[in-house]
Amino acid sequence: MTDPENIDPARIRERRAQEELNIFSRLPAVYAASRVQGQRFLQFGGGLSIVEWRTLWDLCDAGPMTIRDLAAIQQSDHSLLSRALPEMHRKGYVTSHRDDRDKRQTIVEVTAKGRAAYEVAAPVMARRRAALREVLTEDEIRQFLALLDRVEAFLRTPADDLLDMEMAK
Amino acid sequence: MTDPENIDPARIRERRAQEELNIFSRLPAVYAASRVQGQRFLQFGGGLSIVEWRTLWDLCDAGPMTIRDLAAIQQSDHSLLSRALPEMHRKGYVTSHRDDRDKRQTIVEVTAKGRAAYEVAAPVMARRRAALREVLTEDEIRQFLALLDRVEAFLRTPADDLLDMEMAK
DNA sequence: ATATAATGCGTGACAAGTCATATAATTTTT
DNA sequence: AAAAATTATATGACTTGTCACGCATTATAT
Repeated sequence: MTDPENIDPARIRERRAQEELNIFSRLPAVYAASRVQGQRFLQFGGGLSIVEWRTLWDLCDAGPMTIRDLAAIQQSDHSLLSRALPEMHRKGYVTSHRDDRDKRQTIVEVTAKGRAAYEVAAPVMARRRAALREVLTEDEIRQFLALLDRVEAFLRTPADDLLDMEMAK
Repeated sequence: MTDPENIDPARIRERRAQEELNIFSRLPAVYAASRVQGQRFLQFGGGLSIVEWRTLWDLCDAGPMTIRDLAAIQQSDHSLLSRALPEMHRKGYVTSHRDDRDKRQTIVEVTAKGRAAYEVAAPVMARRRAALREVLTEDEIRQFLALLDRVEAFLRTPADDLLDMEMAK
């Protein structure tokens, strides 16, 4: 620590530009933007949380199912649902009961009130998807999804495997 | 609520398949996978947290800067850094001091110890990026980034604007 | 010159994720 | 049939991210 180096705006700008080309740096920001926008839309659609919206959508669309099914569809940890469901229950959006055949499972069902909440949010969220299709063509969306599949496959490869692979060369 | 509807595995599978084509549903899972993989790599690279890694990388690469600069590069809220920096300070990775010319700003600088931690993590993280380039060609990465730019631009459009736009048609 | 606005940062409160671990119920082994 | 493994869920602890608000400090207007 001799002379405190000075701030160099040009280097900082350069670093910023570089990070914009780094997929790993972009994903957090893109996801955060998506989450915030989703929350805003949901505000207009009755004030559901994201987890609540996803859950009502799944239940209204595919009928009753277990917590595990919900987590699988939402590609998220079941604990998110374990925590969200009591509140949804309290709000009267869902009912749940233990499965008779397999008493480990909890079967979740949407109520009339839950379906009503879904029906307020659904058109707003549908407009969101429609708006995206005005910005990206069907084909571009397909392209994006195809690349996303491959990026996701990479991201789900365990770190050890990737490091070993590199070492082996 | 007459007869409790039964679970229909086919409908659930269908719902799942449908959600795989929904960009808004995919992003959380893809980002989560990225975060977890990043954390695993960092475990191999000395045990930094993601925020710590990003911050050390920025400082080592572009020299001292303010908290605001760091947040801008990382495209995240300054509060994340406000919270992470005291711990990094305690660990001896960074020093910080108020700017003399503008006493609102805090200038953050990396220490020798911080640079050492960076140098342990950097090759591991470089291998991660190299591994991605083995799965996606340069051109595919460019394509993905180009689409990501447009998706992000969409996601940053305020919900009101998008809803108004739809109404106006 | 002084009131007003904007900026930088810290902090509290929250959402959405993860993982690890515990418990009860079911399956599989032996 | 009893022991061992697996599965479904709940829960605690943690990280990454957001927003809103308050307090200094700086910049802008009148």
